[in-house]
Amino acid sequence: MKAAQPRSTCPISFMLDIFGDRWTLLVMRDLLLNGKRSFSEFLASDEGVATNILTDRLEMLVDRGVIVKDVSPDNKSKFLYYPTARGVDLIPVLCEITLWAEKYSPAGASKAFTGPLKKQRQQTIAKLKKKFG
Amino acid sequence: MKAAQPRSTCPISFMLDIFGDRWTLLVMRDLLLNGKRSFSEFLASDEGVATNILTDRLEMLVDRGVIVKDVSPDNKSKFLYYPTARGVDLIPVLCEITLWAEKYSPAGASKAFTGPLKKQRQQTIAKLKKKFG
DNA sequence: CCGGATCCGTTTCGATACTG
DNA sequence: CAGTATCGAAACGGATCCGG
Repeated sequence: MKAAQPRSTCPISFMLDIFGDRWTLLVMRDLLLNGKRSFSEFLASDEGVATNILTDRLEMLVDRGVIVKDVSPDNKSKFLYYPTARGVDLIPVLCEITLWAEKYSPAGASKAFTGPLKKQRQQTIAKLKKKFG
Repeated sequence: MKAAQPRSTCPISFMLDIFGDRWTLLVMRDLLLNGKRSFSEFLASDEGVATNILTDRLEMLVDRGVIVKDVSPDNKSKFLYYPTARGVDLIPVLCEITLWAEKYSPAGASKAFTGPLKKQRQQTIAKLKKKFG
């Protein structure tokens, strides 16, 4: 399957591919907030993405310059994905989404993460970003 | 058409209905940042949503308690949509998304909006929220 | 006019099974 | 481990119709 193409010519179509798609959003969450790196790690998330969908979204994100794909240093048939600078810049967005979800989701969210974020927003985001420096 | 149901049982499925759907996100952008209120205004956006899709998403957002639907004071056969408290709380998220889009989208974004936002983030968000107080 | 509802052809998604 | 192939299900868009 080919990577999804933008479905609109408006200036923000670029953005809708990421924030207007469930699976893309989950991949970025796992990559940026949960420290996941490999295909199998993304696949293991509770939301249960299908393999072809995951392949498609990763390809699209590479295409958009949001992540890069590298061969694992210790296993030649394993790939690792890393955020680019524009990928790292999504961290504040994901943090805001998480805070909103924690506030209103009936099931709540991980207080271990949102606790520090609420108290020291800028510092917590900076710390997250630093991981990818 | 019935309103879309959550496609996952994870605690954040609630959030994915909004940030994981292209049309929902566009409706909230128009409602919160562009001051749109009515069906026909949402329909007129550049992205070109179909009437049945718009109906479905508005219904879903009402269902989730993110917006409310009211009869227009000056036209009994016209409806207006307003954000609830949890809808207003999406403003920071949309602002972050917009800032990111402006930074990286090839076509850029409206400087009139992102200019003040970059310089005085909290104040600009507070001002936007105040509109719905 | 406004806000939908409904039908329908087409596209896209996504779960599963299978493969390099 | 990291994907492809297949195929049924769902979403989409467009047009059209309807009630107020």
